[in-house]
Amino acid sequence: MTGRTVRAQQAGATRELILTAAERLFAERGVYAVSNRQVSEAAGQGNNAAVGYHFGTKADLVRAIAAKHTAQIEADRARMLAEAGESTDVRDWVACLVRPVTGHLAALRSPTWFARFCAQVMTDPALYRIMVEESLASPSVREIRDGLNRCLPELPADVGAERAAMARHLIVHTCAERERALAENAPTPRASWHDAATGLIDAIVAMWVAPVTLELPGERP
Amino acid sequence: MTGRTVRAQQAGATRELILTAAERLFAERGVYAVSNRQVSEAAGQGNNAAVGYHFGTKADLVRAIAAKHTAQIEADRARMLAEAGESTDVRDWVACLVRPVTGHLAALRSPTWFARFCAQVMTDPALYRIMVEESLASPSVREIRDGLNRCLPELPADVGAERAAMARHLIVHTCAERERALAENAPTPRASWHDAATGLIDAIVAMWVAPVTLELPGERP
DNA sequence: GGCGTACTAAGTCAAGCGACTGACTTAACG
DNA sequence: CGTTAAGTCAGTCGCTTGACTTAGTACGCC
Repeated sequence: MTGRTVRAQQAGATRELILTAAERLFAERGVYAVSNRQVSEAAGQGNNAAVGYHFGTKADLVRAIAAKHTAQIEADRARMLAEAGESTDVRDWVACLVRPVTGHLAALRSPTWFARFCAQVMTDPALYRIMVEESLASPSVREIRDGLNRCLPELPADVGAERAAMARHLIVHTCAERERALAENAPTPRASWHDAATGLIDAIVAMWVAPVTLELPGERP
Repeated sequence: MTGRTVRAQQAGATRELILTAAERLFAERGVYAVSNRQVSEAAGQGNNAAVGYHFGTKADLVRAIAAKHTAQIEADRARMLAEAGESTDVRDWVACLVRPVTGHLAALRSPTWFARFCAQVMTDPALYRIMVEESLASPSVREIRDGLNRCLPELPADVGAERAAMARHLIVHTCAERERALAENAPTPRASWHDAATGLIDAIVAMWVAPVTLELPGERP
């Protein structure tokens, strides 16, 4: 499996061209507001069915875009997780959740589109399952959940699940908002992705260790 | 302005029919995956252009749906805000942010669709501006921001803005996720909207009062 | 060196879209 | 009572969509 053939290289290049064109258009105009034709055109393909040929349906294309990025993020996270080891500091685990994402966005050449793409896919009733399969079911995220549970053994399991979901929402949509602001040359609360991650980690750590107000049964208004 | 004319009542009823049908379809299938024709049909209108007649474009329809709900939420919030008065407890202000939303969702007859609808609109590049105009620019939200700033005078303005956005993301998407789980008969971390609000408030209060890690300039990796 | 295969190009197709039109019904008003 | 206009209905228009078909091209393999 060296450089394969010239053939496969060209095909792979076309695939990549479609992937990046789709990512940009999806982020800027919305996944469902962009047709496969427009993607093919933007990727410089004469054939209006290029997307169909290389990927299949639009859902498959979305999955491919997600997979491309999450693979890199996962690798980063695994490396960071190995360093963290068996920490008992909540902040270390939360950092493993946040920093690989912001680091990936920082590494991509600005402007980026992936965060906005993710935010859209995560909220779409037809597509969010794809994102869940593609990224959330990763072993490293489970490992982080376990690490956090070890840090906070007295936290009820339900509240833990609730806060994990909150952390996910926070990361995805805060990054998307920052990315959008960058794309529009609007001011951002933080100067860099690194600083934005610090702000996210501050918030998520506090959220995770927050005291749990117990519900008195039968006080429903 | 009593009952107006019979004519206007019928027209208003049709409008309402379209509004609720659209809200349901948008939440379940996605705003852009549903055509105006399908909305008209679902609303029991023979004319495929009923939406166009009563509302105009799809964006106008989205705005009307948002306005219908935010009006009620705003009224609730204003009432709650009057009670809170000049509190110096962060929790009181956060409650004013959260409880009117969850209360509104609880008051609607289950199943509800508004939370999922909001989450989609807020993440769509073409529609989120509508939602911002329609709800975020409300005077009561500004008032809450001011109240929180008075509680936390030493919090940098940038971080305050950042955390306000985070609170918004948390409320919208946590409610949407709970609503989706309810619609699918999936388990939810909390038994009721009231309890879910308590969990949200716990998290948002902690996030807002979290210590701010100061950024050392030039430590970018 | 020629054949087969993987890829791209170009064009076609029915279906569905938003927008528009004109006819019909009926409340509203002088 | 007769006119007016708001609201509904049924149908048409041009256009775009995803899916499909066919033709062309050039690499890889033997």
